[in-house]
Formats: sequence, structure tokens, C-alpha cells
Amino acid sequence: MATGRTHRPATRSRGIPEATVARLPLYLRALTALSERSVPTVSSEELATAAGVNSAKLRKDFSYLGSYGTRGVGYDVEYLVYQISRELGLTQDWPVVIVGVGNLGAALANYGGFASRGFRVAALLDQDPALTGRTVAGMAVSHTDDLERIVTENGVSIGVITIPAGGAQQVCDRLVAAGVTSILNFAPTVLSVPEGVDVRKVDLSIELQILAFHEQRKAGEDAVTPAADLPVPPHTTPRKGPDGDVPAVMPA
Amino acid sequence: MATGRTHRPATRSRGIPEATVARLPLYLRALTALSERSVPTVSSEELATAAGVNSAKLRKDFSYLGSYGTRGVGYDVEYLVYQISRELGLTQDWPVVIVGVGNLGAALANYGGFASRGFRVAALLDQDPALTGRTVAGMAVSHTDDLERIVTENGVSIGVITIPAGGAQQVCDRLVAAGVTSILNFAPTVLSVPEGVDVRKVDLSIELQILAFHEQRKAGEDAVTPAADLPVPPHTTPRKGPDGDVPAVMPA
DNA sequence: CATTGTGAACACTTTCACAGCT
DNA sequence: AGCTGTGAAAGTGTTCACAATG
Repeated sequence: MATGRTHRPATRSRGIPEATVARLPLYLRALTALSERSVPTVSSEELATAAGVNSAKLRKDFSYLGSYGTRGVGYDVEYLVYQISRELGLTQDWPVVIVGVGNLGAALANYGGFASRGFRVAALLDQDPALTGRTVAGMAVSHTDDLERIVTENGVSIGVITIPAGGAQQVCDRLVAAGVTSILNFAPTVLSVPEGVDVRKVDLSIELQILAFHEQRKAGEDAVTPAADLPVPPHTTPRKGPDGDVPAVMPA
Repeated sequence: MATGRTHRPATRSRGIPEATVARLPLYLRALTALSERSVPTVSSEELATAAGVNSAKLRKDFSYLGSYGTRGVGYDVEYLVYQISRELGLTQDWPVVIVGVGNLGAALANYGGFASRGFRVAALLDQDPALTGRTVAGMAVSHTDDLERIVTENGVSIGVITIPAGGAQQVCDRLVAAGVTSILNFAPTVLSVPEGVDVRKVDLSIELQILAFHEQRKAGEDAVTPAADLPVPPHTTPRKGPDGDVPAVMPA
């Protein structure tokens, strides 16, 4: 979420829908697996199944990249891998810093799928002196004090924040000031950044809450929380809830 | 993103848009912070800013829940906290199992925002004998062998998968067979589940790739990868042998 | 009169269905 | 004959702008 782009790129054809971009990595992963099994070509149907989407969507997605398939045959696996990698910018090297070397930061540092695509962990940073100097995932942990130097020297443009919510905005500000323009935020807080900086958020607690919502629906197929209302009335006047016998007012 | 619901719930007015559901936890978090500061009421504008959305969207979202605000005044913080919690199903207790106690599993087990809302870690499971018996986040790690028993005895309906991709589908199948109907999957693989089971996916590598895409755009504002093509032409490559080309579909 | 609640307009995404190529 | 590529339709989500209202 939270992609800063508010204005149309306007650069004519160069418009790959955001929803498509979000699926390209999925296709790429499925294609890589096929490639490793030396499968030469794949149909939209097969690839879609492997990626967990439907074939119409996949074809539409690919149509934004160009005409890379062969009618009657399918897609050349190697060729597609290359095209998607290029489109995603994975043919170049992306140095990344991870700020916060707790369990989550360590998990990321150890994560293989990281380095395998163009990402390279340039540094692990933590402000805890007990950690700095230690080695995590074969890499020395630097002190957060060196953030600016490390970002600058390594030309880091992507930062990953894996510290508690409290310090996240400050670290974010420092990353941005040092030149980082893309941030992957695991801290459960809203980061504010200047125009032109992208923030993506991964929030474990939110994911669970969304699951709980659906889970609740399943459980109470009929006992849908008995119209229940207010343990505390709103302010002074009783309010109307959406439930009870209120006739559906949903617009078309 | 993968929510199994393919058919409209159809149950009359009960239709909260998925996009709205995904934002409710955000509002809830902002409201909880206000509540802790004993702020009694908040306007859509203020709350929207705190949650990182715009006020029109927030009001529209809330309108699906009911009319919980007061014109000219705003929303009663406590009341909204309760209503959203109830809507999300957080007024009840959700026992959760975490399968895989590596760094990521440990990070989740230690994550506070977990227990604070209705979620309770019923068990940590791992198949590594070196881990079972150990204590992580103040909780004993059980062996994966006991998965079925633990899920059944605790009435667990939500499972979190934090093991490598290889074993994920198998664990998923066992969870589902034991009665779990919602799964949060951190393994970089597509899980197939029966109708009625929800899967949400958190994929670190995908998030980074999406950032890289946008990052690339920024960098090459004009040098937009010069139409560049083929290190391998599209289909000079001879395709599959006419014999038995394997239709590459991941085993279920 | 500040602020909510919401139709209506707009934008984006998915799905359909089939023409067009190989 | 088989499969891609894509307009057009349908569905979902966002924003606008203002009437309703405490």
C-alpha cells in the first residue's frame, strides 16, 4: 500500500497498473521454479495455477508488459523470467539496510529469497551495544549511529525498518535524509515521509485481525453477534446500528 | 490478499467491503492511542490523519458500520473502539498456533500487539528436537507431532505458518484437517486449501520487489530501460519435446 | 456552523468472450 | 486446433461535493 504516486506518470504508454505490479513477483517465482525444472514453455493456464491466480488475469497482466507469448503455444519460460525481472528492476543490484536486529530483523537477514533476487543486505544496524559487533547471518551488526555513513557510502536506496513503533519515525527520517527513497516498514505505526518516498507496510497484527473478521463471519453464520450494542452509549443520544431489522439500504 | 470468498455473502445488508475491513485495524490502532491519551472525541479529519488515510475514505468506511458519529462534533473514541473491535471479532478470544519457531516464529511469539488484541498464542510448534522443550517468549515449544491434538484441544481456528516453503503445504493440510479455517502464511509458496478456508499471505520478498519496481522508475526518469529486449529471442528456442512434457502443476 | 453521512462521479480491477495468430 | 491478446462489460474502490443535522 501507500504508494506516493498521486499524479499520472503521463509518460504515455508507461503505465503498468499497480495491481499488476504486485503480482509480477508471484509470476516470477512460479517461472523460476519452472526454469529450475528446465520446463521450456508454459501456458497461461498452467502458470496461472502455479501462481494462484486465474489465467485471464495473468494474460491481461502480461499484456501490459508487451506481447511476450506465442499464440497456440504459450510463453517461453526463460524469456519471461528475464522480461519480468527487468520490469521489476531485479537485473540490477539493490543494496538494502535493515534497521533493527531483533528476531524479525534477524529473520530477514537470514531470508534466502532476499539475496537471490537483486537484493543485497549492505548492513544490519542496531542501537543496542550488546548487538553491535555481533554477527548475524554472517554479517557484522553496525551501530545505528553509522546509518548516514553506511547509506551514503553504499548508495542504499531501500531501507527496512524492524524496530519497535516508538523509534520508527525517527529512523525513517534519518533514512530519508540520508537518501533512502523506499522503505519497508514492519513497525506498527504510520510513517510520514516527503513526496517521492515510497513506504510499504507489513503489519502482522493487521493481517490477523482481518482473518479474525472473516473467521467470526464463518462461526456465527446465523448468530452474527446479536445486534449487540453499546456498553457505553455514544455520547448522549442513542445511535442506530446497521443491524436489527433495518431493511437493506445498500445502493446498487 | 487471498481470501477464499468467491460468492457474495448475500445475507442482506451484511456487506462490508474488503478494502474497508482491511483498514479497520488501522483505525482501531489510532483510536486506541487516542483512548490511552484519554481523548474523548475525534473528528474524521484528525482520525484519518492519524491512520494515514483521507477523511472521505474514513467516513465512507465508517458508514458501512453504522452511524456512529455526531454531526458537528465527531466520533466518541471509546464507543468507536468498541464498535470496531466487535466488528472485527476482537471481543472474543482467538487461540492461535504458530508452526515454525525460527527467527520469524520467535518474532511473532514475542510480538506484543498480538496478545493485546484478542489473540492468544495457544502453542508454538516445531519439528526440530533441538527446539522442542525450549522456551520461547515464555512458552514451551511443542513438537509438530502434537499439532492435531493441540489444535483440537484448544479449539484453534487460526494457524500461522512460519516454516520454509518446502513443508508449508503439508503443514497447511494438517492444520486444515485438524479444524483450522484461517491461515496466515509466511512461507513463500502458494497454498491450496479447500473452500471455506481463508489464507492470507505475507511475503517479504514480494514487498521488496514491488519497492524495487518503483525505485527503478524514480532512478530512470528518462533512461527508462531503453526499450531493451531479449538476451534470448522470444521463441527461437525449440519448445517441449513432443513426447511427455510434464504439465507442471504443483502437487496438492 | 462544523462535521457527519452519502448519493453520484470517477478510477481502477477483474472477468468475459472472442478475434487473431501460430 | 490451440492459446494468446484485448476490447468491452461488470465489479470494486475512491473521491467529490453537499444536504442533513446536532
